[in-house]
Amino acid sequence: MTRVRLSRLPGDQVLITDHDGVEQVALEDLAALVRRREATSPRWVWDDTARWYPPLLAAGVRVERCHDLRLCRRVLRRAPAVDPGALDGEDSRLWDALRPVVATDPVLFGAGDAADHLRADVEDARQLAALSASPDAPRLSLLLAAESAGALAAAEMTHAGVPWNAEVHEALLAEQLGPRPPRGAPPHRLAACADDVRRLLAAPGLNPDSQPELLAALRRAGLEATDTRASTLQRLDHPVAAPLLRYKKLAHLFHTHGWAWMDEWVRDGRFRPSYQPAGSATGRWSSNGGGALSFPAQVRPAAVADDGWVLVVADVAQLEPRVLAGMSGDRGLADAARGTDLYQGMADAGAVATRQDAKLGLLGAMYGATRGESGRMVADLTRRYPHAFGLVEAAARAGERGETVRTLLGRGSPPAGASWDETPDAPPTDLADQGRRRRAHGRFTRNFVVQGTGAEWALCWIADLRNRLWRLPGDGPVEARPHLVFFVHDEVVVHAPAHLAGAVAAEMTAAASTAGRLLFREMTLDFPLTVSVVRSYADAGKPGT
DNA sequence: GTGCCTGGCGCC
DNA sequence: AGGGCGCCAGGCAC
Repeated sequence: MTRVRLSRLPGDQVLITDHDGVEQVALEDLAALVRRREATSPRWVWDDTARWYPPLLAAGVRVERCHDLRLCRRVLRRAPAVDPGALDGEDSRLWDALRPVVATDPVLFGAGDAADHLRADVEDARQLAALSASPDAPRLSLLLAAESAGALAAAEMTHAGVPWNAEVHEALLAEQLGPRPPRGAPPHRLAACADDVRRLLAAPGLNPDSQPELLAALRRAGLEATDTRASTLQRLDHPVAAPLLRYKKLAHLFHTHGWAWMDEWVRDGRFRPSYQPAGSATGRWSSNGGGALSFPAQVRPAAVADDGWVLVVADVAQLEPRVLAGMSGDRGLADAARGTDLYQGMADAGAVATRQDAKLGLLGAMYGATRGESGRMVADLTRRYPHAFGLVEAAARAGERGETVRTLLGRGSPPAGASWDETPDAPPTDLADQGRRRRAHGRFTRNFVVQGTGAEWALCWIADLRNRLWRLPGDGPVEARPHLVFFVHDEVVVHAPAHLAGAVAAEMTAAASTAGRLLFREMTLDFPLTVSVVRSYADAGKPGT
C-alpha cells in the first residue's frame, strides 16, 4: 500500500512524498489532489488528523485510511516493546512536544503551528523502523492502524455532528427552568428554588452555589453536614432538603446544557463536539469541547434524526469483563460470556449466588475494591476464575512496584512518577503516604489493562464499522450517507436513511465480530450488542451494564 | 485581571 | 482506601 506523506511548507505549500518521489502543491489545491489520489487507496501520513482532515471533509473529500504521526508516536513512545532510541533523530523533540489540535479550532491551517516545518516523511520512516524492530510489531501495527482510523472517525463525527433539534431542547429548558433569562440572570424557576432555600434556612443573603456559605447555613439550622453532595443532602431530615436538591439539579442543567451551551455548540441543527482520540492515558477518547462524552440523559430528547432518517444506537453489554476474559484466556469466564448477560452467565454456572454478586465481584476486581461486599466477592471469584482475576491482580502488583503494564495490543501505561507528586517543592512524604500512592497507582494499572484493551476493542469496532457504512448504498459526501455521529467508549450512534436501518444494524454486529477476532484471534468470544432504531436518542433502549 | 485547585456533578 | 474523563462555579494565589 502506498504511503503518501504530507508536510506543510512555508508559503501555503504542501510537500508530498511517496514511493515515486517528491511533489509540491499549493494548499488550496490539496483537496483536489487528495480526491484524485484517494482512488488508489493510499495511506495518508500526516502530523495530526485533526489538522489536515477537517478542511478536506469541508471540501467533500473522504479518505479511507491514514497514519496519524502524533498519535502513533505517543503509542510507540510509551510501548514497552519499542526501543525509545529508535524514535530519536531530526526534530524528534519537536515531535514529542506536539500537542493535539482542537478539532473545533476554526483556523486549522493557521500560520505558526508547531508542526509547520516538520517533515512527515522523516518521522514516518522513523516510526516504521521502530515498529519493525519491535517484537510486538504485529499487535502494535494493529493498534496504530486502529488509532489512526479512530482519528478519522472522530473528525468525521465532528464534521457531521449529532442531529440536534433546538426547538425540543428549548422546550425542555423552558419547561424545567422557565423562559430564557436575560444574559447574566438566572431563570425564574432556578431563582425561585434559591429563594425557597434561603427562606427555609433563614439565610437571606445565601448563595446556594457556594459550598462554604451553604455548609455554614446548614449548621446554623442545626444540621450536621461536612459536604454538600446530593447523596448527603438527601439524608437530611429538614424541609430544605427537597428544594436544595431541586436547585442543584436545575443549576446543573442551566450551567452545563442550557441556552449558553446551545449557543456555543449547536449550529445549523447539529451538535458538533470535539473529540480527542486517545485523550486519556488508557487510550480512551476524551473530549475537549462540547462535553461530547458526557452529554446527559436530560437533554438527549433533543438529539433527533432528520426527516426520513433514523438514529441507530448500539452499545456493547459488559465490554470490559468480556475483554478481560479474552485477554486472560480465561475459558471459564469466556463461557459465562457466551450469552447476552455475562453476570447472569456467571450465576448460572454456579460461580456466585446471584447476578448482583457477579457484578460486584467483577467490577471490584477491575477497580481494585478491597473492602466491603465487593472485596469479599473478589476473593471468592478469584478461585473460580483464576486467569482473569489473576491478570488484574498481577497488573496491580506490577503497578505498585512501579513497573509499566501494557494492554493486549501493547499500549504502555504512563510511568508511575507521572501521577505521583514529584514537584520539587512538594512537602516530603512519609512512608504511609508513599504506601497510599503506590496502592493508588496499582489500582490505576489494574484498571489500565482492562480499560485500555476495552478501548482497543472499541477502536477496532468503529474502524471496521466506519468502512462498512461507507460501502452501503449511497453517494455524496460522508454526511449524505449512513454515518457515525457519536461514540462513547462502548456505544455508537449512526445517522442513517430509515430504509437502511436494518443494514446498519447488521454492519454494527458484523463489525463487533471483526473486532473480537482482531484482538482475540483463536479465542472465540461473544460481544453482543443492544441495538435500537429510534428517531430520538432518548428513546434508545439501554439495559446498560 | 489570569491561572490553578477543589467540590460537585455528569458520562462510561 | 473502586478506574477513566470534562465542565462548572467558587475560592485562592499571583
